[in-house]
Amino acid sequence: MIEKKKPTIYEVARAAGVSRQTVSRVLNDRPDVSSETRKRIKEIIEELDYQPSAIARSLSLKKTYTFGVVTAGLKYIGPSRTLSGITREAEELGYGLLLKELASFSANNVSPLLQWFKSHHVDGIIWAAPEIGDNRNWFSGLSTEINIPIIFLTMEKRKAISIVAIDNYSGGRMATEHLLSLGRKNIGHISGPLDWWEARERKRGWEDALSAVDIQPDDQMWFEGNWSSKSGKFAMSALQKKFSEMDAVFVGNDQMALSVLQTAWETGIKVPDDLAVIGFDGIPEAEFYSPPLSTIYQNQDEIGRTAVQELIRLVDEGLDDGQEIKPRHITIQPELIVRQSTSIP
Amino acid sequence: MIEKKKPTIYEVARAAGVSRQTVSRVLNDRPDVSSETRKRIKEIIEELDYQPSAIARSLSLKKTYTFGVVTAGLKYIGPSRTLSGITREAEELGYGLLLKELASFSANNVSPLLQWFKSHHVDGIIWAAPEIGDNRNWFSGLSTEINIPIIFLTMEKRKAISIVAIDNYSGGRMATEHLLSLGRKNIGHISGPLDWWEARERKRGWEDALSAVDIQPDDQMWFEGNWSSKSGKFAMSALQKKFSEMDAVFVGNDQMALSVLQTAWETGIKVPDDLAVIGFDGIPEAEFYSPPLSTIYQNQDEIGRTAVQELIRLVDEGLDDGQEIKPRHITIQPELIVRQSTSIP
DNA sequence: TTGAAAGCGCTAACAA
DNA sequence: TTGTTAGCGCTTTCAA
Repeated sequence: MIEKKKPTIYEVARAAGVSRQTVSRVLNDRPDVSSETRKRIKEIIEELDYQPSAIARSLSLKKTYTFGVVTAGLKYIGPSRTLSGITREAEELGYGLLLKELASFSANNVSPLLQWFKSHHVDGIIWAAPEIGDNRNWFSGLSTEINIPIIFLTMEKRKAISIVAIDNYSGGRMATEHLLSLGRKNIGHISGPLDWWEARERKRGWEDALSAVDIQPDDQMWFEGNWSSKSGKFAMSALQKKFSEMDAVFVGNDQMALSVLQTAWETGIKVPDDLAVIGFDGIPEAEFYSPPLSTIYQNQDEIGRTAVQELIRLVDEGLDDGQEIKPRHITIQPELIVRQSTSIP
Repeated sequence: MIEKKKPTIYEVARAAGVSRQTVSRVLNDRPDVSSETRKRIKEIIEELDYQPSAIARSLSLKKTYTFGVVTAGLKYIGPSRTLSGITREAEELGYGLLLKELASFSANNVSPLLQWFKSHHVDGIIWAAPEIGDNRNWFSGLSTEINIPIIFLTMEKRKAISIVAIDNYSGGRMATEHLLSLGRKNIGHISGPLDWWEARERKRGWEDALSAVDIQPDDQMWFEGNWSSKSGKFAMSALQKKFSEMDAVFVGNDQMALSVLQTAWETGIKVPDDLAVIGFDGIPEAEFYSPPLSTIYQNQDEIGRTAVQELIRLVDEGLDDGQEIKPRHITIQPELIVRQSTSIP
């Protein structure tokens, strides 16, 4: 292999018969270069196929134009939709992305991860892994100590922390109120794993919607799943046993709703006549379930994009070292999508 | 905000009363440091919460321990499963990942992307975007010129290029042969978009399996989709019209198969009695379709992991500058999963 | 408008 | 075993 060595700024300078700073000025579009010299240098750059080294520049600039992204459960649908929003927006706004995936959802010792990002001088961090159990304890101390702007996705509000989140609570309420509007009285719920904040919020929405019309949500009316279709299957049959009057069910996500429909199909339960079903997430496939599934759509792509924008704001504010950076909580509303699983034609 | 400046190697050295070099030796676990000094330095490092700068180190080492990853269509299921494999393996093997998502699947001008990776001195590149149309033309010239090891996922074999791919052709054959083994004679196909190499391969598998038993696959027996459930819906009804004898269908992916099942459900076609259906991909949800879907499982996670391993091999080989790096083609076999949609209980 | 000098934080090569 | 010197490729003073 021919060792075609990369030219450096020095080679360019020499070829153009100028100093390195002059080349540097051209690279950074500074005004103080005569247009002749500028032109000549540009030609040489072209000719040599010169690429400035981002690494060297970062070292001297102390800015990398790179964000660290922490994700988890990429093999599931949700997280990667968010990631997609992040990559798109970062690209448009001129930032690169260093990606790390948590080994498990509830990975607890994030300190090495943060250190890694720190040693790579990322300008900011996007924490796109879900909030589970106490896997957020760390930041109480660390996040200020780490001294890098950081934005969290979809977590419970805490002051001093910037957050972009879907309003899961109101999504849960919307779903349940929609079922109520159908005239159903016995509305069950299959929740996600309750150590997830999102799952708790959706469930709380269900509870409050029922309480609001004087129905007492009690323990025989719901069952806990783990987001997977498999768990939905199990939850559904458990629920059928302990809550046999159930005539509608709000399922914590679309994947679990899929297997609820399968169970109905296998056991001859008519949807929506005998049982109205609504999911959560709004994955594209839900429209093609049998029957088409009503659901609460959450725009994960927008979450990702907003997170990038907010982070850039944080970074830029941090630069005018004058004032404190003020954290923001941004909430995005989900939308109800009505399909055949909750509407009698 | 208190400007807690990051300590550098110099601060550590001074605090320990040694030279920077000695600290560097400790950092890199070199043997030539007395155990006393080593211990003292380690304590200081701890005390100061010193983190070596990966950037500075990269600059001097000319190695970043970072790979560039190019993906596309992250919001779909497949690509992110592969990405997950990549992140996991890279983490375990001590590499960081710079992620870029192509704006569109068939994005054609990849040159800026490659330049960007180059300027960031990535040690290698994983091209995890699908091969579509002529979106691979570029590398014929560039890939050697770019002078960075690069490995491609799921693309047609070409010499001088390292590739890790699922055997889509044989997957297509397996699916079709399975339908034949059921005694079906009129086997249709809903393909993916035929500018995708993967879609063509699967279709070719279907054709060859039919030809092998003297059935002539002709144009009325298949229809082209675009991977989405929506397109599957359309393709199915088109196929029903032009191929009314169809008693089995091999669908190019599980998403499209989902809507094929929906159509059957809506129109009273019994699956598998009237129509046997098999998909491709093996997404976890397929088991919970109505009825459970037979499919060809491709282990995308393994693709990702293998790619990382291979790339590291390429990088390491490139280091012993002596010999040419020999590209490898690694093929992973998919597996048949039989469920109710092709088996009469 | 241009250049010289110094430095970003680290490591390799050599000397002591 | 340790320190000195030089340099990775770039940018920022400051002078000319």
